[in-house]
Order: sequence, then C-alpha cells, then structure tokens
Amino acid sequence: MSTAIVWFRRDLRLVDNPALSAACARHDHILPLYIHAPHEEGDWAPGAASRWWLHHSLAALQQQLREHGVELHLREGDSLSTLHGLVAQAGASAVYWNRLYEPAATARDTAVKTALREQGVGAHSFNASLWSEPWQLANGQGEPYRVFTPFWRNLRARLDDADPLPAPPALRAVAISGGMPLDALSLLPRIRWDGGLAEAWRPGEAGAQELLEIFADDSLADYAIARDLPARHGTSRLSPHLHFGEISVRQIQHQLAARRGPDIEPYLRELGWREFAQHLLYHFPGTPTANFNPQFDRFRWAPDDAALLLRWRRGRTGIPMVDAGMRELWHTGWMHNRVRMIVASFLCKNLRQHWHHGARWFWDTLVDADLANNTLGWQWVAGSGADAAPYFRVFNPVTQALKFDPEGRYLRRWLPELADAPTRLLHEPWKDPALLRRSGYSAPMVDLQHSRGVALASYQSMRET
DNA sequence: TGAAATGTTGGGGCG
DNA sequence: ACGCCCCAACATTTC
Repeated sequence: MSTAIVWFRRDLRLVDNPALSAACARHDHILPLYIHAPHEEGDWAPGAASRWWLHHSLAALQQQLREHGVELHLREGDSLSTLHGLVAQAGASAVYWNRLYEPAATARDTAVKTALREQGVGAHSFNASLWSEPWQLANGQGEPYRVFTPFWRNLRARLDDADPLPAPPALRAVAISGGMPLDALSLLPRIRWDGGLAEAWRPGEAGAQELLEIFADDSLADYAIARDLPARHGTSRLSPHLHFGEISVRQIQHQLAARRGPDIEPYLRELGWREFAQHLLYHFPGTPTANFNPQFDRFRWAPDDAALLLRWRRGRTGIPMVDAGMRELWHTGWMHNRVRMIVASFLCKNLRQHWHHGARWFWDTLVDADLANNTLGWQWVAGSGADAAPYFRVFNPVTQALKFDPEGRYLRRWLPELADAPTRLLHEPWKDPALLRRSGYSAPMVDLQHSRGVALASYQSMRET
C-alpha cells in the first residue's frame, strides 16, 4: 500500500495530466492537494482577475474530483513545509507535480525537490503545459532562439498527433483532516466587481472543452481573417484556460487535427507564440522588468504621469478604440489581441509611458495574465523585446478601428455614450464638438499625429546616443 | 502582427 | 488621334 501526493498548481484538469496519471498508476492512493502560496511567486503574485479565475477553477476541479469520490485538499502557506507535514500525516512516499517555468516557481520547485529527496521522499515532476521543454530547443549555435520564425520551424517539425493521456480510470484517495474550505483562501474580490467576468467565462476543464468546440465549429475556418476583428469572437479565447492548465496545447492540437476540418496551421502558430514566450522567459528570467534589448535602457520615456495613466486605465483617453479596449478589459477581464496591441502602442508611443505601467495593469486585470505572455507582449510593442516590432511601428488607433471595426460594432458595444453616433463620427468623435458635449465623451487627451512625431524623434535620439 | 510620404501607373476627360 | 492633366489605385520607401 503506497500513497502519493498530487500537488496541483496550474494544471487544473484530469485529462492529459501526466503527474496525476503517473501517481495513479504507481500508487494505491493519492492525496490531491492545492497549496495557496502567492508569496512564493516573487513580484508576480496573481492579480485580482487571476484570483477570481483561480477560485472558480479550483471549485470546478473540486467538483470533478468529488464526482470521482475524492476530495481536493486545500492549504495555505509555505509549500515545502506544507508538503512535509502532509507527507507525514498521509504517510505518503512521493510527491507528483507538473512543471512551471517562471523564475520564482522554478527556483522554489528545485528547492522543494531537493529537500523532499533528502528526506527520502520521492519527488517527480512532469511537463503538462508545453509541447517542448525550454531546454530542449536550441538554434544552430546551441543557444536559445531569439527570433520566432526559426523557433517555430524547429518546434513545428517535432509535433506529433500522439493521443493525450486519458483521465485516470479510478481514483482512490486517502482521507486527511486539516484542509481549508475554498472560501477561506479569500480569492474573490471583497467589492463585487466580478459580475462581468462571471457573464463572460466558465472557468474549469469543462468550460475549456466547451470553448474549444465553439471555436472549432464557428471560427476556425476563417480564423486568419476573423481573428483580427474585435467585434467578432474570431479567436479561441482559450488563453485563461491554458494559463491555469485546464486544457493543454497537446489536447487542442490533437482535437483540432482529429476533426480533419480547415487548415489549423495559422492557429497552431499562435500557440507557438505562447511556447516562444515560455522559452524566452525561461532563458532570460530578468525580462519581466529588464529590457531584453539593453539599448532601450537609454530610451527617454516621458516622466511617469499618474493622471495620464489613470485615464488610460479607465478607458477615458478620448480615443474610441483605446477606450473600448480598456473598458472591455475592465468589464470582462480580457481584451481582444488586436486591441491589446493598439492600447499598448498608444500607452508606449503616444503617451510615452514606460511599458512597465502597462504590464502591471494587465497583470492585475487580465484573467489570462501570464508572466511569459505578458512580458513578451509588452516588450514586443515597446520595441525592446526579442523579435519585437520595430519602435517606429506606431499604431494609429483610428486607422486600426476603420480597418478592423469598420462598422463600429465593437466601439458601440463598449462606448454606450457614442452608440447612436453616425459611424463616421464614431471613429473620430472630436470632429463634432456638439456630439462630445451631448454624449459626455472625452476630447482626445493627445494629438495622434503630433505625439507620433515626438515618439519617433525620441527613438531616433536613443539610437544616436 | 504599421503609417505616412513619396513614387509609379494607367484610365478618362478634354482641348 | 494625340498630348496633357488629373487623380485614384497601387507600389515603394522611410520612419
């Protein structure tokens, strides 16, 4: 008779869960465990929107496990000492988990693994979230990739359609006292601002499968075009589910390939960007705060301006596409990717505020906040990242809105005060001062042409010094 | 996974 | 018929 602890972290699913499957295959009994330890995530403890998601995802996992007759054991505190205590209490001989790749998590997990083994306890970690481990891919010089396309070429060639692991056939649990109720983790906001999130999302493994099917049925066929239209649900919206490991890229690939439907390469390529972000963060762990390209250490950002940042965060910049995106984010915990690029470009170029401010706000408000993706995204827009957009690529939010939301459906949805404006004015409401007065919509906080020029000039001066 | 300025082409109106 | 001009459409270059 042997018992293993299955230490859940961001792998909140039963299907294609290698740690869970291995523990069930090798041991008679398991203890499914989640330890709430935000202090172990360095400067990047989960933000408010992520905690909301985590609460509901844990609730979903708890429910699934109960249907298998097993209770998810919840704890709070230091991971290593909690594991030590539970190993003794449950008489466990090993701990199983799936890997994380953020700097703070890898450091902790390495220490945990060493300490457990010194005590004679088995410690087994698995890859549940990536196609390929970050240390398995290198370029011709044996160095980590810094450019996406060759990275993807290499990775894509390695992918197979192997069946994901099924859920373990039978779970036998040990009963342990001392677990906490989920509510005691205090993950939900005290002020109930989460109504919009609850309307938009269904956290958990079942919700992820549901979204994948909707995506495959409705959007995959014209993904290449529809993914750029923010008024449509043309993207998979699986990002928060992927972040919490409610579904894996291997499952997604396998299920989409099995349908033998439309070409899935453009979508797989986007999942490739996720993998590239994890790869970069693993090899360049300083980049959540440090510029990947050190030339940008000399860039002259505008001084931090709290009033400016507040208007950006609240969606009161007076630029319709920017405000629509920021309000979608606040209301639903998510923003369409096309719009993320636009609001980020506006913050970094037109307002010339440091990309750190944007990264922090997204970290707190996105349900899919992910350190690797967030870092790559912001450094990409700022121009300081690996394989980033050149700095002189400045998005014009009006042009982008005309191109990707020509009828203004997205703008009207998130800017109700402008909903009955004619489309021409909806895109440029400042052209009718009477409309601004009537609607109460702000005048633009900056002149797009002028601020673009200033941004380009400051980029030039960085390159010359 | 840009935008804007500049350059080129070609159709049509017109003397 | 022809050259000239205008200008939209597209292509190229620059930031």
